[in-house]
Amino acid sequence: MVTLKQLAKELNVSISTVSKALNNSEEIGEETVKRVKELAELYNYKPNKVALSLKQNKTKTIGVIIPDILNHFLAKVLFGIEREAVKYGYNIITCISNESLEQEKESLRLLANGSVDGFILSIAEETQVKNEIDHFKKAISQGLPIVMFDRVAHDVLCDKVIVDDFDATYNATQSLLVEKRKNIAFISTLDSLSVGKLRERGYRKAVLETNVCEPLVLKIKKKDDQQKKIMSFFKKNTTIDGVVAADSASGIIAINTAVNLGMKVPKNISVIGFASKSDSYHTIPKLTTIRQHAKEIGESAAQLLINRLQNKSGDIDIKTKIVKTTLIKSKSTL
Amino acid sequence: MVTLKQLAKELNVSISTVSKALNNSEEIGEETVKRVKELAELYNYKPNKVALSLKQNKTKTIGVIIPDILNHFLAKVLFGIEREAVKYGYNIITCISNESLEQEKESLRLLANGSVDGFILSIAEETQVKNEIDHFKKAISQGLPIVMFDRVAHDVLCDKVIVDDFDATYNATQSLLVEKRKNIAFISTLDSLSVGKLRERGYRKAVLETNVCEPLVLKIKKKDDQQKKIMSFFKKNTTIDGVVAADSASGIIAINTAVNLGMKVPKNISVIGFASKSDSYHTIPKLTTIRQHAKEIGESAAQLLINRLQNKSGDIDIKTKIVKTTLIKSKSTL
DNA sequence: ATGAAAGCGCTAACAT
DNA sequence: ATGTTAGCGCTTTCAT
Repeated sequence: MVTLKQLAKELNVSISTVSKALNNSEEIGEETVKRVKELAELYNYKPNKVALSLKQNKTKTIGVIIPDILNHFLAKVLFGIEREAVKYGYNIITCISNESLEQEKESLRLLANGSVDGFILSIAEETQVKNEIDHFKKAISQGLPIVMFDRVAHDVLCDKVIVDDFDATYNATQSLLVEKRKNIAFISTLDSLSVGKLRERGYRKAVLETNVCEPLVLKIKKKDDQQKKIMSFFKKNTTIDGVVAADSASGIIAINTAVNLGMKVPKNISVIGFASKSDSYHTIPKLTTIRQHAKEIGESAAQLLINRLQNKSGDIDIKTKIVKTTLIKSKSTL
Repeated sequence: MVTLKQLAKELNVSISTVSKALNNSEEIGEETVKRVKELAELYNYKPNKVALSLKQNKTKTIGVIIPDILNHFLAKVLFGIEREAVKYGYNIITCISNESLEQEKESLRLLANGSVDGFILSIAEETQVKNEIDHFKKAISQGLPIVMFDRVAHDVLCDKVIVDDFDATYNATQSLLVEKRKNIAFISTLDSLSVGKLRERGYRKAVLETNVCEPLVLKIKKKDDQQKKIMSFFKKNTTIDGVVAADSASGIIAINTAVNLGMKVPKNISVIGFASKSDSYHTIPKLTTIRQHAKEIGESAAQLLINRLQNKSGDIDIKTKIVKTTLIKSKSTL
């Protein structure tokens, strides 16, 4: 990479002249500006990012820590963050915690050395289970703002972007009740997460408000064979006529299993799942889905952080943004 | 963040003494080292990454440019890259080209200002279609090594990690021929990509080597409704008894469509698709898949780049690593 | 209109 | 054993 120094030498002027010329300072003579810019162009000069960061004490880089990059929802949020960040000239450094508290801590620690101006993150499963939050507080106290999304720690004072998980399953369940479904089951792989608990509660509330329908919940663990679990669940509970799935795979597998067992979807059984558009194509009939607007969540998170970073006074109020889910009716419900 | 300067002041010693003490230099007295380390610990001192980067003229950061973060395969490669990079103390800055040449160029341009030590990337679709490679060559000539994976430009001299796409579909098709399938179709959404072309050729070769089976190819465009296309393809070609799908969604949809049309899988029709383990659970019966070992591809790419970055002499030979696919037999084939 | 110098945080060669 | 200095690339204040 060419430096100001090299340009200055070649042009027989001082470094500061070159710098000023390139920054369109009024101080520098027209002719000089022209010469400088031409040579800079020729050599494809670009100001060294690292030097600028050091000088200005900010990196224009955001640290993003996500639990699992293979989770479609989280990947899509990351996409939204990236899109929004780029707009404002920010880069993102991505770290994957792998749902591990230790790795989450380590990522936070490693980036809290001037590598980034702030963090956007979703909390690892282990962290939520153990309810540890000191590492977040520490980062914030060091002047590195955090924006949490989806899986958040309410005891940490920072901006947050969350989904109306409770309402989402409450409404989804109600829409099945409207279809006169009498035996609506709830299937979830997310029992250990805050969002999973909220989704179950939304379902339970809707069911318990009626007196025609009892809660029926299937919880699937990471290590279980999801297909087998759902298959035997269906075989044991033959009267199920509705399913609300808390994750995308469960909804898809539920439809395929129902079809496989000779049930008609949605004639005999309706299924609603949390899923993206592309996933909803994985079944015939197509899955009715609760869309979380993942990209928008990412964009909002980025906006909140950038806003805070660029706010000189630094004392803007803490915000929690709720991104409402949408129930997209497709062919797996009436 | 605390700096050496602040520590030095508080301890009434010079900055370099503090620096040396913290770096366990032999020069500094035992007692002093102890005092310095204690204060550093107390204040949670961490060397400023930006200053180190400037000083050492390397950032220990890798720029990763991927076309689509929502593509499961690419996300998994990214995962592999991240895992390997972290091991060697590297961070990754992720940029998403969105399959756009312009965005790919821009990402390369923006990071080629000292932000990263090198690149790992997979080429955007538009770039492959237009066959532009100047931006890659430019980066390399500026001293920023590139490692390409999956979608590569053979005319660019750099390390590469690729999949044996041709062999993968050749072998998959052959395994269907061994099952005595007589009408094997090939379904692809990847026609514009180098990998898509290779996969089709592998299929064609296997089919043309027999005289019992004619090539039958369905190409699906981005804007098409994949489900409808496959449905009408099956309805038009009722004798199909085998499918090789070049992408993960097509394989899944093919099974569901076949089942929906009353065919027995794998009794009447066998299906093989490129897919990950988690995707293969989206069908009943489970999909027989060609695994690309995405994580391993990412790890290899990271290794190649880091190797090159840490190789002082800088003149190691260019390597192309081929990661062999594996055909994982499941329940959608005999 | 141009240049010199300081300083961002750090390391390391070179004094003392 | 400790300190001084220079320098990484850049911006900016303060001379000239």
